[in-house]
Amino acid sequence: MIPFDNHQPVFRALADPTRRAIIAMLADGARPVGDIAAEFDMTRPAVAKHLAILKEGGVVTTEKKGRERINRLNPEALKSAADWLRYFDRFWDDRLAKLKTEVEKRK
Amino acid sequence: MIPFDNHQPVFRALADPTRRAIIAMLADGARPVGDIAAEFDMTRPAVAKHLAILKEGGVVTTEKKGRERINRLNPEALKSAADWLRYFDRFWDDRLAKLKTEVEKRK
DNA sequence: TTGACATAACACCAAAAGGTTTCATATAAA
DNA sequence: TTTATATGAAACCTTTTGGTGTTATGTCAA
Repeated sequence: MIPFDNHQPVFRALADPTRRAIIAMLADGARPVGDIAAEFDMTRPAVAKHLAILKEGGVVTTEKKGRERINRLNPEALKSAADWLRYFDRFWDDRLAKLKTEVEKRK
Repeated sequence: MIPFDNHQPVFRALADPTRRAIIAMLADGARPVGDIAAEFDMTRPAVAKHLAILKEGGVVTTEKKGRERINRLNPEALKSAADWLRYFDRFWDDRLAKLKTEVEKRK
């Protein structure tokens, strides 16, 4: 089965180191934007933009709470990326794949 | 354990849909650049650039064979990205567990 | 040896990404 | 009500990204 690619938003979300750091950070608990931004050497609007991209990928959800917006990790979205990668698990230790490559080489 | 991030090259490699398609393609066997490029609606130099980025991520290796360069998938590199993601599987499972307990309580 | 072929290696361009500053708005607190 | 706080949103800038076309080089084949 060929892994069909509707994963652009989540892989895009994962492509930036700041966003991966935010993901790791939110794994310890949901936090508002300003709180997250305080941990990085960049302005709050910059972090807000990263959060917007994480939301597009479904990796983060936001809940309005008073004047704050609580950002919460949604691990299910990461699972979809992990599933795409998991398709290639079979090649990590698959003799058949190696054989295929050998045959291809000989052409 | 916090997942330390030395994964930029591989996540960058995964960020583009063309590159993910190339990965899926090479899972069926190693192929030269021109051969790969023929499957896409873009020029060969463009595909060659994508391959260069895949190589930087360690996802693809190249072997010179006559006037061809055979590009081969290196699934181990994908494993490192999958491992980073797998760290968060735990939270997905935890949430499921919590939900289950909630449902149990309500019975 | 000459010509065709597979690829690398530019130089170049438009659009997207990642950042900034500034301003507006909603809520909390005095 | 007035003031401070948390955020969103817009305008703007620079670098990176993803593409192009062109040229150069090494290898196979007639």
